[in-house]
Amino acid sequence: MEAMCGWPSSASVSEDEAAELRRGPWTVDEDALLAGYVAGHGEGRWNELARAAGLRRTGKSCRLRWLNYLRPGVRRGDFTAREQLLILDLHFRWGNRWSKIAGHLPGRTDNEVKNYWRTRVQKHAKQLGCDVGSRRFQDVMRCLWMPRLLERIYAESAATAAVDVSHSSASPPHAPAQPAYQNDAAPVNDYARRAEPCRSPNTSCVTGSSLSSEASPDAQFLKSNSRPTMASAGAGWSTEHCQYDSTGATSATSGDMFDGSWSELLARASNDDADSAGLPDFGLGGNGDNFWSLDDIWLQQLC
DNA sequence: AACGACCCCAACCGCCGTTAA
DNA sequence: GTTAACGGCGGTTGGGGTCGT
Repeated sequence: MEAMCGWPSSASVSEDEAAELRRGPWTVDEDALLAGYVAGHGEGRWNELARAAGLRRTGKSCRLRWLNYLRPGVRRGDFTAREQLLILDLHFRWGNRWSKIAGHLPGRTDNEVKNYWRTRVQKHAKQLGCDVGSRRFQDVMRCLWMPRLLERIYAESAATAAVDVSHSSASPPHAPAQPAYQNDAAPVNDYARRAEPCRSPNTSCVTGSSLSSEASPDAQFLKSNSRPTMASAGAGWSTEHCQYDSTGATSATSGDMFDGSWSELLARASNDDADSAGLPDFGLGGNGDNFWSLDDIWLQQLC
C-alpha cells in the first residue's frame, strides 16, 4: 500500500511534491511523526505542518488523520445506546449535519457518526424496503427503535444504580453537572420505563403532529403511550412539536427547538438524576447494536 | 480450504466559506 | 474587489475483514 500518487486538489504543492505525496492507510511511523509534531507545535496550518514534519502527505490528509484518529480523547468502538439515541434524535432535527451531531457526542467524530448512519441505519431502512428519509422509516425509528434504546439505557442504569447502592459507603462525591449532551448519566427513574414501544409497525404515522382525531387505533395507542412519556420527563412534550419537512429532517413548530425531543428527554433525565445515583459514563457502555436490532423488533412486531 | 458476497470504516474527493494579501 | 490558500464539511470509495456456501 505504498503507492505514490499526486493529489491534484492539494493546493500549494508543486508537481514534484505532488508526485511524492503518499496516499492510503497511514503507517505507525507516520502516526508517530504527526502526533509528535502536533504535540510540540499544536494543531492548524496543516499544509505547513505536513512539510515541516516531513510527512509526505497533504495538509488535508494530516488534519483528517489527526482529528479522526490521533487526537486525544477520540473514542473508538461501538456506539453506546445513549449515543445511538442521540444520533437518531439529532439527525431527525438536523439531517446530515454530521459535524454538528458529532459535536454532541464527546470523543466521536463526524466520520464515525456518518459511517454509523450509513452502515447501520440505512441498512435497516433498506431491509424494510423504504428510504431512510421516508416517513415510514422515521416512524419506525421514533416509535420502535428509540423507545427501545431508552429502555435499554434505563435497564443499564438501573443495574448500575443497584450496584452503586450496594457500595454506597464507598461512593465518591458526585461530579458537577456537565452540559446536557455531554453528560451521559442515565435516567434511573421511570422515564425510560414509561417509554413504551409502539405496538404496531404498520401505522403510517406515529408522530404527535400527525395524529389526528381520526387516527387509527394503532395511532391512538401510540399517541396515548408516547405523550405521557414525554410529559413525565418534564420535557414539555407537545403533539404539535415535530413535523417532518421534505428533506426528512424535523423542525420545531413551537417553542424551544429542543422541546420534547428524545435527546432532551435523555439529557433531562440524566440531569435530574445526576445527584441521586452513581451513573455510568459514556465509556462504560461498550454496546454494539447487537443488544437490540431493528431486525429483532421488526420480527417481534410482526409475530 | 477456497471462493464469492457482503459489510464496515478509514481515507479520499469535491465543494464551499473564510481570510489574508 | 479579486484571488489564492486554507480549513471544514458531507458524499463517496476502496480495501480488508467476515460470513456463508
